[in-house]
Amino acid sequence: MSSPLVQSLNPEQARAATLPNEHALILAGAGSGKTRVLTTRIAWLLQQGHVGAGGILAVTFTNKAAKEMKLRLTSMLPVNVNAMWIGTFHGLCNRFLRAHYKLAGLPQTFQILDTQDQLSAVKRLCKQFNIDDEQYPPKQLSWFISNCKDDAKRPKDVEANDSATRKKIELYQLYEEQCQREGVVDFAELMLRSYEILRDFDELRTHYQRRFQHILVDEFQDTNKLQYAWLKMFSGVGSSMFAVGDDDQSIYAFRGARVGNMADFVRDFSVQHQIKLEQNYRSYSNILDSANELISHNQRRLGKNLRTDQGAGEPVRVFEATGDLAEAKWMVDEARQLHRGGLDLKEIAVLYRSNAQSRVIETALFNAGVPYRVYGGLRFFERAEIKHALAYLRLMENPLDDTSFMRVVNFPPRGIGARSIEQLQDAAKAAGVSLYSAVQHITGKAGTNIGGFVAKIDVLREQTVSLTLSETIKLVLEHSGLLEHYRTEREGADRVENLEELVSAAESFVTIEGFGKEEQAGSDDEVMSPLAAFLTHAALEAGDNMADAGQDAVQMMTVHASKGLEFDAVFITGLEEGLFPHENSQSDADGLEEERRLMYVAITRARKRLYLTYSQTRLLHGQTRYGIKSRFFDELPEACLRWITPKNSASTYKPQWDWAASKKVVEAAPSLAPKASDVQGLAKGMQVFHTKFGEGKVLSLEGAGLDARAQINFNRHGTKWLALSVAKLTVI
DNA sequence: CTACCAGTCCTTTTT
DNA sequence: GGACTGGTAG
Repeated sequence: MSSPLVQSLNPEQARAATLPNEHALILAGAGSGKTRVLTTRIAWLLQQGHVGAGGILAVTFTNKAAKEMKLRLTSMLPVNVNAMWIGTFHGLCNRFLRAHYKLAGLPQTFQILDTQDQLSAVKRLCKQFNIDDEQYPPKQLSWFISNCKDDAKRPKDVEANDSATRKKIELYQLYEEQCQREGVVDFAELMLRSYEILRDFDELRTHYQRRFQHILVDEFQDTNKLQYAWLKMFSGVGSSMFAVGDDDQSIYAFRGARVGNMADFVRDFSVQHQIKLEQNYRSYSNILDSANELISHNQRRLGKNLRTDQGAGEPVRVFEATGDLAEAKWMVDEARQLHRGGLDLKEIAVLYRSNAQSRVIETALFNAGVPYRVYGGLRFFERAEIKHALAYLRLMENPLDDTSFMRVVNFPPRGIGARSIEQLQDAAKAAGVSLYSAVQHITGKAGTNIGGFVAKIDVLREQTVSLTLSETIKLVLEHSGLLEHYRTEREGADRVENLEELVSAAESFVTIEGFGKEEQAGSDDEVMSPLAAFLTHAALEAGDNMADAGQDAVQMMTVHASKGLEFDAVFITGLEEGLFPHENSQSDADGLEEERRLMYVAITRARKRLYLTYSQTRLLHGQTRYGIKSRFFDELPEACLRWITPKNSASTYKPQWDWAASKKVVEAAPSLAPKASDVQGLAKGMQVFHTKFGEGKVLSLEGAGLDARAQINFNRHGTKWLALSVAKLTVI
């Protein structure tokens, strides 16, 4: 119990981290040290010998959270994180399916469809079966299919009460057949297929249940029905499930998350231990009291009240603007004052309910010359040019992949139009083969054009057979004509740069990550090709979604995107009825409660200073709308607020905070690892330069000699582990 | 076959 | 306001 690991935890946290081997539900409020408890729990279990690394299954929702967990674990214990199953639901399902691809009825190198790919697959299907897309919009169908799967329902399990639903189910069935034929799976399929194998093969299930003695789940409130069922499959007689979550931060009901899983878990597993983490280490009490008061207006809660020792702090500032531009300008002025007062711009966040609001704010920041960074939008592997390049690669790997075929058969344009494609599709349908192989049934001009394309893919496959991954990609970029196409395009410079970046990404994937050990299935089967592994990696980890990391810049994002983050100063903008709470959510009580939780999440992002702003008028959908201030203002404690009128606002008061003096003290994680402080001339904290990744900072070091590795946070490329025997690093 | 223009529809999003 | 789709002209 009195392990040094838990010494720095408060009593609640320590109790949670050192619970006996039984099921437990940890209600972890915002800023209560949730990740810390989760990782300390794992470290403690390992250290006390309750379980070996192989007996740990830890699940998160995002790659970021999984990485963070591994990172913290390595800093606590000298442990091989790869022996544990730590990852996202989807990442682990992929690992599982690669290991059991035969049972799953999949080709070993099955490829993964992201949301975009899924939609185009559905569109193609609809076209093929002449579906009226007025009556059955592909987006809706795609959504319907995913929802069914998230509910663990195959076409035969879906209830059909009307003809429209029957039609949708039929299309769902056809979609499944199409995916199976093409050897691809969508995100939901990864989960559902894994679940079904576990459910249907008793021996396999028993094997995993014996293996995983400790199952730990992060953000449990965000799990959907299927994910919960999946977790149950892994839980056997000897296993303990440790679920961490916060019902007040459940903001993903719209995509199938069931907060009810928390209550179900307590009932289904007869959970004896429920621990509330209510001590908040993030915010001052004016901020926290506001959050508490607001969320108390929700009816359906498990009940929790955050407290802090940090004192009242400053009041929450409320600003009413006359128009959206004025609101943004005031915000910018305020942010600049904070910055002049010593606060880093990256410690300032501007939050909004919907993406459409970001434009005005961006304009204001841009005009004022304040650097900013917008989260959200297209990520690296989702960019069109990258998807095009990947489509070539996927097609080389798997010619059955009609989605990829369609994406690039005429890109760059090579004179293959709708007519030729139609001919090809008909031929493919008639012969019951893929588009790729149907080309031999096509004659005439269309036949020669498409034949040329197919031949090109075949040549590429042969040419690259003995090349490394990055050489392969380089060659494909050239010979596909993609690079050439973007080089001649007026606005193509960025795209060319991204394509070159893809080569670097492949290089670091192979040499540094040892091409994704995690994605490598198991020991018993053949090893995947680096290309196949890279394509999987690209699908499961879409990459960074913010432009220009590293620069000190104001952080702009939706409230959803802000979950899990924290900032010294936070602006919550557009607090008007219809916007926040959003009009589409106001009609039903559940929707409104979710909006309130969303507001709760937004408020609890702030450490020291919180601004709430709204505007009398706003340009929305090209029209001026007159807004009423959000009902949430009536649900906040008046004593914590300070109303600022437009007149005496920005000019009359100065920031009272001494930002420089109150720099956050970074608490060191308790470490049992030997202090690897000086490996090959490197030390923690050093600034280094890498020929490919540019400048970065050494976060940690491990190993020695040829095995020595350094973890480096690069300004432009994020955190990476580099093998020092390979990497070209210079200390700067 | 491609390029351009008009009409439509607007939450939130990770994998 | 703007992204995306569908139709039509070249």
